[in-house]
Amino acid sequence: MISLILFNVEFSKSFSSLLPKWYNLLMPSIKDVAKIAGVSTATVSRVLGNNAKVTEETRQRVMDAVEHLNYRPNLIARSLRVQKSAKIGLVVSDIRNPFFTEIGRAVEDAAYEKGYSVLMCNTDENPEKEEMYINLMHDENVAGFIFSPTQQFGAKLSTFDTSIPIVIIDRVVNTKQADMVLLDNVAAGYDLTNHLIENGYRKIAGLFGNASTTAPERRRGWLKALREHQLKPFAEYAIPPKIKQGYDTALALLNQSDRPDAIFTSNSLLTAGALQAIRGCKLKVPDDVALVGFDETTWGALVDPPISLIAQPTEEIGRTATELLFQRIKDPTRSPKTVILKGTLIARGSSAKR
Amino acid sequence: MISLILFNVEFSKSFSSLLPKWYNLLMPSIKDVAKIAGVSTATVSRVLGNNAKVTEETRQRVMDAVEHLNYRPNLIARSLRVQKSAKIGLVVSDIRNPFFTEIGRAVEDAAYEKGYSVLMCNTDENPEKEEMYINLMHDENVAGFIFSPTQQFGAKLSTFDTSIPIVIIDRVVNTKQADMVLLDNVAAGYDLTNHLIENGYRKIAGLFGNASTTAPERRRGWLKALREHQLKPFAEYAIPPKIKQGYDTALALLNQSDRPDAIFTSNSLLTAGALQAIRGCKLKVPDDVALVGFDETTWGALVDPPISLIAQPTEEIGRTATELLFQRIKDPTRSPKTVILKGTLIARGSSAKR
DNA sequence: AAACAAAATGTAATCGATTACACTACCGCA
DNA sequence: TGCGGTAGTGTAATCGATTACATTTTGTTT
Repeated sequence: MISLILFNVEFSKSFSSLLPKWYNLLMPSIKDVAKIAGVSTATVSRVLGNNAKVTEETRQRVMDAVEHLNYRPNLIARSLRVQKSAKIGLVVSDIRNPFFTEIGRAVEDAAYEKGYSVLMCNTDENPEKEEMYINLMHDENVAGFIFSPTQQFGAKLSTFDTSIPIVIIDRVVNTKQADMVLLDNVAAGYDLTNHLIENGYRKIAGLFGNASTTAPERRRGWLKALREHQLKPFAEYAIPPKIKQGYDTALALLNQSDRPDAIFTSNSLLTAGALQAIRGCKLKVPDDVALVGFDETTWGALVDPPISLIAQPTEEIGRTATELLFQRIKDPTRSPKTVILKGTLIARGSSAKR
Repeated sequence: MISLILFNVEFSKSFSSLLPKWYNLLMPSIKDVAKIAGVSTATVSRVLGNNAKVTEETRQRVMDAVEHLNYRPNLIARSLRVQKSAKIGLVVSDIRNPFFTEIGRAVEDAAYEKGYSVLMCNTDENPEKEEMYINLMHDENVAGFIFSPTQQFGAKLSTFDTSIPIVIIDRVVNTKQADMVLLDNVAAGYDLTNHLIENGYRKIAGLFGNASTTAPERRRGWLKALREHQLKPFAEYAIPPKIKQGYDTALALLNQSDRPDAIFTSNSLLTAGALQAIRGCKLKVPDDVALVGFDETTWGALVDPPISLIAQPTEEIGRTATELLFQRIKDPTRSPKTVILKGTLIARGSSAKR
């Protein structure tokens, strides 16, 4: 540290007084390295960019200088020059949704392995925020980003600039420009509903999110299974995918004189809300009402009875998305891929045979 | 879109063939705006930087050009010039820890309001990753960052470069360089333990994380309460703060011939693990063994019986940290503040009076 | 109308890297 | 010896903004 400060007197940089003086009284630049090593900045860059022809001897001199100065290349400057950065974006509705929490972590891990960092953005299913963040992705020169758009935004996504690689996750978007990683939601909804029916439930209500395309698809599977068994939907709601709304809606549902014998929820926040409501009504799961949903969470297996659900391979979704993104960053012309993964039915107590 | 493309023919930018051609065939620069508006780049900058003296008439001409070209200033270039960016970092151990999930969201919200974006980093309590990410904070020219360091790293933090504003959260660090936002952990541990004792529990085991400084402090409070009631710790473990370790340790604990009548856990991951173990042993909460912990989670209130815990004001912690950070960004010389917040005891079924 | 101050705008340096292009030095081969 | 080729290195333009300083325009006062 001390030696670094002493070195500063040699720095070529003029300390423009307009810059806050606390800022980088340190931070040697490539020029300083060049000076110390007795070479040109081009050579330093070549050594560090590991692409090029340099004598072993100069390489060593440069590396010594680098070490001596504790030099680190300025990513901003590099990014400005090459019009790219080692950053990817992750734009999702809410990182607190356990599904996205897991995705976020998987993406960060995969990015880390490639030396990339992750810009995290929560859109709250708000198209305005979505637009703002897409613009930010541009402005930050991200190499690409992973995006889970609302229905409304997805529709107009194709009218946006396509110069940045995008991978869409979780939700279908009608564009041929981007890769996608999706769950087979219709099948998942179908399987989950069939499971309920097989276990003797007949009056099945549905709580569906109204923001993404996943809910309608899961609903399609739900309807299909019901129809195949000559059952009618007992009731259904399209509501904001939040615990609060799940609670309110389920509460109203359960306070009717004619109650459903099972509640199908299209995501884990609604599941949590519904469970709160069931508890609030002092009803028993599954005797009074069964409950099923999506996404494995910390609590899904811990509540009593544990919740039956379709688990999504979150780790795999995150990884796949990141890998597709890197593929596309490498080769932006390769034709878009859609990867569809299968969910896993985890049957537990909340939907036990009646 | 079409008009934008047509405009490209006017761009002053020479399209260096070395850049991938798919990249920014669009993206007008400040020069293009200046040309269209018939002014110099300085004037454009002045209009957009809203700091300066410009005629209303020129302002309008520039704004028209901006709109016409769909111009957005290049943040990278700006960042290079002013040696700062509208980005802050968030460096925590694992975003999947519900505490940090909430913090992350609160920070992102607070940053968003100020027009900042958030770089998210997971360190996994790994000092090497921590160091790497601190360096990244430099390299990305973040305006500052919020950091929850491991014990080991916290110790040497003060030897690091102090040119970037830092706010430490959740964990104590022995430095006078940074602001901190902390919970009164000793009091929290004390209160939680007292609550157990008051409700009739005597053989209280402790499961503590071994990565951060919070666990030892909560343990201090635990010990203090025990001592005041002439109780001895029934057993205690310092383990990695993960569900798996919580499960394993609790399982071993419960399989002993002499079981504790209560388990005190120092964070929600350990709580979840312990609960799994209790379930695995087919024991009843709280009749066979009580369970208490930290951090309100989605599931804490949903399991049966619901978990008694100390809730941290996560929203407030995140907000306060971000605000302190912005204060320090504005005035890097102001002397560091430490904000200590109180947790709230939420007594529920898992520690009911016996 | 002249003189000067104040306001508006332009010119060009700068931030820190990358890289096309130019140049030198040296080698091998005719 | 002379010539072409190649490997190693340096020079300088460039990325897109900001801003000190220079210059021009405008307005005010006598």
